[in-house]
Amino acid sequence: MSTDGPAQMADATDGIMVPLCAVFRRFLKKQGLKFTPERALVLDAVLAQGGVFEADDVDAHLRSQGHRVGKATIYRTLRHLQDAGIIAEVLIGGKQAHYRLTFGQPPRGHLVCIETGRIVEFDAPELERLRDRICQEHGFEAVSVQVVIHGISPEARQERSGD
Amino acid sequence: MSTDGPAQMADATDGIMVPLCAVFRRFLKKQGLKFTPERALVLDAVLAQGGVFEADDVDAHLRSQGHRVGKATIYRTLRHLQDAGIIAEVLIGGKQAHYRLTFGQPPRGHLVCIETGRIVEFDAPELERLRDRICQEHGFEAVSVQVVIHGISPEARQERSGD
DNA sequence: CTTGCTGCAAAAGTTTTGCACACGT
DNA sequence: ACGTGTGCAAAACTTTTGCAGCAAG
Repeated sequence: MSTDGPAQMADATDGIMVPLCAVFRRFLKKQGLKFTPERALVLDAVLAQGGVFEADDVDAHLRSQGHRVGKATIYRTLRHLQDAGIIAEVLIGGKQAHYRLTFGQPPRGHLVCIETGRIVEFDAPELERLRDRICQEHGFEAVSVQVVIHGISPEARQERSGD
Repeated sequence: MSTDGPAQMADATDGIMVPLCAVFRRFLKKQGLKFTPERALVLDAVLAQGGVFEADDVDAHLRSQGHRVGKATIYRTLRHLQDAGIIAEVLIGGKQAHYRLTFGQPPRGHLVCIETGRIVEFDAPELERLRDRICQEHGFEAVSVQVVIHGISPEARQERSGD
């Protein structure tokens, strides 16, 4: 995967895996929905992704584990995970949707290399202040904030000079 | 149009219209490309949009003026305008691309109502500092920054209570 | 048992591309 | 004249939906 996190969490995920599953079950029950094996598999695949991922990454991960879940089911489950507040869309551009695990995490910004596509996540605590200030000024009720910086990574710059 | 600007520019555009046209011509010439009537029309339509717009808005504007420019040409021209630094993509989500005029403008943030789709632009000077700090920390060369806040507008909140 | 779920294939919707012909420079 | 541009229709892609059979609660 092409994402670096500020606080590396190789398998720190294991720690929240069980609670997340519980959170998801609770959410589904509350909505009168069912907890199926496919949904569990998708959640597993999502947790296995470190950082930003897209629907296809989930599909690829599942296949690599020998599981086969229809793409429609993957899309449907990603939407539920979003509704449950477990993942959120990250707007970095491109034609496919990108997501990241957000459960219990603070807002994070993303630095994207326009040449290589590499994504670096960074913490930007000041975002919460900005969000609150702007929302107050306009009478909005905030739901999310995101910052994306597009630029050229050191590696890309290097390759560029070596053309 | 569904966009409010901080510094309202009803037709402040007139002031930069001529230079922008010149900027575009210069850009095209430098790239060995041609300045055609269709490209001029698309640029006009872009300038007529206040705030955030999408390809279809440009198409609609052109039609409303009695002009007929193929959609392929609109898309191709928008890309050139992007390359020329006249417009830039705004990542607010949804399946179609959104743009805004950026020529000579400072970075601006966007507040988007998730219920009505209304977009409010706001100035956030601190973004430049954040951008520079993060890029320096990671050795990136910055190309753009953007902040998007999703939330619920006062109007939407009102309608919601009146259900 | 009742309701929701899955997988497949078809549908949708935006953006891109191939082509034959037309037009700036 | 040469090299691009234009419009149209088809292609590409991601995401959504309809449906028939299947399964969780």
